[in-house]
Amino acid sequence: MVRREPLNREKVLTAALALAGEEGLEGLSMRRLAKALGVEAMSLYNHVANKSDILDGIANRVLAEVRPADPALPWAERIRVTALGMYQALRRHPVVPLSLATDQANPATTQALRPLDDLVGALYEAGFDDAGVRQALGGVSGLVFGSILLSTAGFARPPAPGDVEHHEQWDEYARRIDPDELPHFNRLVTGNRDADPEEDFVRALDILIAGLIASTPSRT
Amino acid sequence: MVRREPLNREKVLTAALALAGEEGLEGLSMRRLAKALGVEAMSLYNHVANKSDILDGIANRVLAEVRPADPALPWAERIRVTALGMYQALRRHPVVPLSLATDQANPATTQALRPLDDLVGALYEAGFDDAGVRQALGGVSGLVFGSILLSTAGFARPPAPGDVEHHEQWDEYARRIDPDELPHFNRLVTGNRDADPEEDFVRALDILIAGLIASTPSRT
DNA sequence: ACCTGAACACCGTTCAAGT
DNA sequence: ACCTGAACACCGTTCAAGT
Repeated sequence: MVRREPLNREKVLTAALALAGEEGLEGLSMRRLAKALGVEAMSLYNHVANKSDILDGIANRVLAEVRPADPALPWAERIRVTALGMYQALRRHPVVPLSLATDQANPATTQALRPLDDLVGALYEAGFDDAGVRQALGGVSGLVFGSILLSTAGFARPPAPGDVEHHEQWDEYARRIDPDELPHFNRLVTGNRDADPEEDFVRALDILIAGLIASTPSRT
Repeated sequence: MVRREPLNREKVLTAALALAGEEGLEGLSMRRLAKALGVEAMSLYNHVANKSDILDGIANRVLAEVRPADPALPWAERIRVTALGMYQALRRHPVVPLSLATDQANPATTQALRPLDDLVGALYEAGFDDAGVRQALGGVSGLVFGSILLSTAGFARPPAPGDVEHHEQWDEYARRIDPDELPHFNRLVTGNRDADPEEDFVRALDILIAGLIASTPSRT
């Protein structure tokens, strides 16, 4: 119970990541975070500027986990590896895509932008011009973030295996859907029990990359 | 100032959509919404169950705006039209993708799911099996939502033309980026001024659809 | 049937005061 | 240098009371 060392920024961020992992973004409040650290809420402001600073710090840490792809790989493979690395890191910590999407975090650091730099480098190497790179980057990053955000939320996505909450939600969909009004969706929902979100993401990513290869300007 | 007719659900939803359009999701509070309607916050509960009910109603209305694609069109074209329709409707009302991503809305109505049903129908027609449809649907819907959420937020996306806020943010990126550490990203940021988010989305969508066509099981 | 005021349990953040 | 208590301006929602 006795605190020898004082708090510091890193400890705050670690506790924030843990709390967000348990309670989600809406459960991550300055007051609850302080309580988890055995301190009053106002003490946190000695180590971070405000809540956005915490979310920036978290996003930064998580994006820094993404291992850079081997530069010797062909560009399409580098995109695959980097996008998957982003997906995995962000999916381990869904607070991050959520706080980025809601504009509560905005980590403009080298570490955080490194994975994007890798994607951009691969796309330039593929032969796209500035506009093409911007569009293709929007496609890849949009797919990564959209897949995570939709699979974290309940809308329009199959459940993860063992994820009871999502499973129930999917079942409720199946119950509420009028098969006459939504015949195809009904077929999909009844025919799809356990699915692995990451496997589904990789499949969608491979489809996008196949399209990128087909759109490469330099191909004959 | 004198209110003749009493409030009703539709009026509440209309006002909520307008308020969210002006102030964003974080500006849409029960108290502010009530004030905009010239009423006390607690009156709203006579017409909607709670805030989630409002967000469901909003999402429902906006998704119902998506016009169904002509069933006579080839499957790839139907996907293109429907996905673009979703993008346009959701982009006019960014509260909707935001409240879906944060799980505050969950509209499981026929109207809201109709566009997804169209996508699923087109994918079955293309020849995908259940898993393939689920994966391809995840790709298309992930791209739609991710593109909107990233373009609405400031992270990793070029600014819309005339969108001062984003423009400034992009400029700040350009200022803060270390060209030696993020050479490719730096090249992209300095070489990209005005871009149209919708045009970029369509381009990314076409790339994904090209990949879908190439992945179709029934092709020779 | 519809609206309201007071209240409860929360937020992020500031500021003056403590050690 | 770090922590705290009280306060301010907010939230969503409940409940009893008004018309």
